[in-house]
Amino acid sequence: MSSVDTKTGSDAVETEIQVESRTETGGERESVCPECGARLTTDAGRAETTCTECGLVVTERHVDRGPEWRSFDTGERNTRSRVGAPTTKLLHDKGLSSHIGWENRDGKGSTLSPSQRRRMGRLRTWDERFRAKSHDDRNLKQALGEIQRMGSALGLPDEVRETASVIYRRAQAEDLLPGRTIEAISTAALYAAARQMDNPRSIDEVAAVSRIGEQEFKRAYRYLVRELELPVKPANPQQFIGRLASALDAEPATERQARALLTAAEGTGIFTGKSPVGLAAAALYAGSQLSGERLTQDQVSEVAEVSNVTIRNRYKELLEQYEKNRVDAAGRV
DNA sequence: CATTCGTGAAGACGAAT
DNA sequence: ATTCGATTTCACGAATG
Repeated sequence: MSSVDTKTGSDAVETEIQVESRTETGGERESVCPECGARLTTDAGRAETTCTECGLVVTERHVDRGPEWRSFDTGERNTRSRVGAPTTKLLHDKGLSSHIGWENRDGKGSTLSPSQRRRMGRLRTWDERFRAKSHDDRNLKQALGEIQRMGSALGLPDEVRETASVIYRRAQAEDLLPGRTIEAISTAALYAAARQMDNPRSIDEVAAVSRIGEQEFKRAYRYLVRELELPVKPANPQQFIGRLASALDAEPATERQARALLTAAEGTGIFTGKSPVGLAAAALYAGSQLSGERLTQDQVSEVAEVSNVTIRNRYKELLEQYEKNRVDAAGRV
C-alpha cells in the first residue's frame, strides 16, 4: 500500500476537489449566540461573527473560496522570484502550520546536545517532506479548480477537463511549475487539452476566461508543449465554423459555403502559418457573399475576435483557390 | 452614409545564426 | 541572444455602393 500512495493520493485529491467545487457558498447566515441566544451579526470585512447582546466572538470559518489570492499583475512577471511557485507566500498553509527551523537551538535559545541535534535533523527531514507534499496538493487543488471553472465557462466537456488535469499533473511531476503561475499552467493545460480532444477554443476565447494575460498564457502553452512533447496537431479551421456560424446566426447556406471553401483550400498551403480562426472567419464572410446573405467583415470579425484586415487578406485567397478548383473539376469532366 | 479596400508602422512569433 | 521573414493588428484615408 505504501508504494502507491502518490497515485491514490492524487486520485483522492481529485474527487475531493470536485465535491468542493460543486459546493455553493455556505448558506446559513442565521445563527444564534450559544451563550445568550441573541442574534449574531457577521462582519464580512473582518471575517468575524459576534453576538449583538453579550459581544461574544464566535468567529466562524470564513472559507476563502476561489482563487482571488493572486494579487500581482502581469507586469510584475519580470521581477518575480524564480524560486518556488508564487503561491507560497499567500496561500501556503495560510500561515497555520509550524515549521522546524534550521537553528539548532531550543525554545530558550540554548544550543542542543548532539543527540538532540540528530533527532531534530530527522524531524526536519520529515517536516520538509510533508510540507512539500501538502504544498503540491494545494497547488493541484488550486489548478484543478481553475481548470474546472474555465472549462465550464468555455462549455468544454468533462473529458477535456480531465485531460487538462492529467496534463497539469504531468507538468507538476516533471517540475515544470517553478517560475510559472498556477493560472498560467492551468490555462495552458486546458487549451492544450481542448485541442487534443478535437474541440479547440481560440486563444482569445481561452484568454477571456483566464485570469492571466494573453502573453503569459501563450508563453506557458508553448513551454508546456515543448517540455511535455504534447501531441497537438495544428487546429483545423473547420472546427471553428460551427460555433462562429451560430454566434453570427448565419444561414445554413452560408455555413455550407464556408465549409466548402475551406475544404477546397485544404492541403494547398493556404493554411500554413495562418491563424485558424482567421481562416474560419474569412470563410464565413466569403461564404455569406456567395450565399447572398452578405455579412459584413466587421460583423464576422467581431464575433471571431479577428481583425477585419485579416479577413480581407484571407477571404480573397480562399475565393481564388475555390475558383481554381471549380474550373479544374469542370475541365476534368 | 456604411462598407469595403489598400497601406504602412508596429508587435509577436518561429526559425536560423 | 540577436536577426530575419511572415503574419496579424491598428489607424488612416480612399473608393465603392
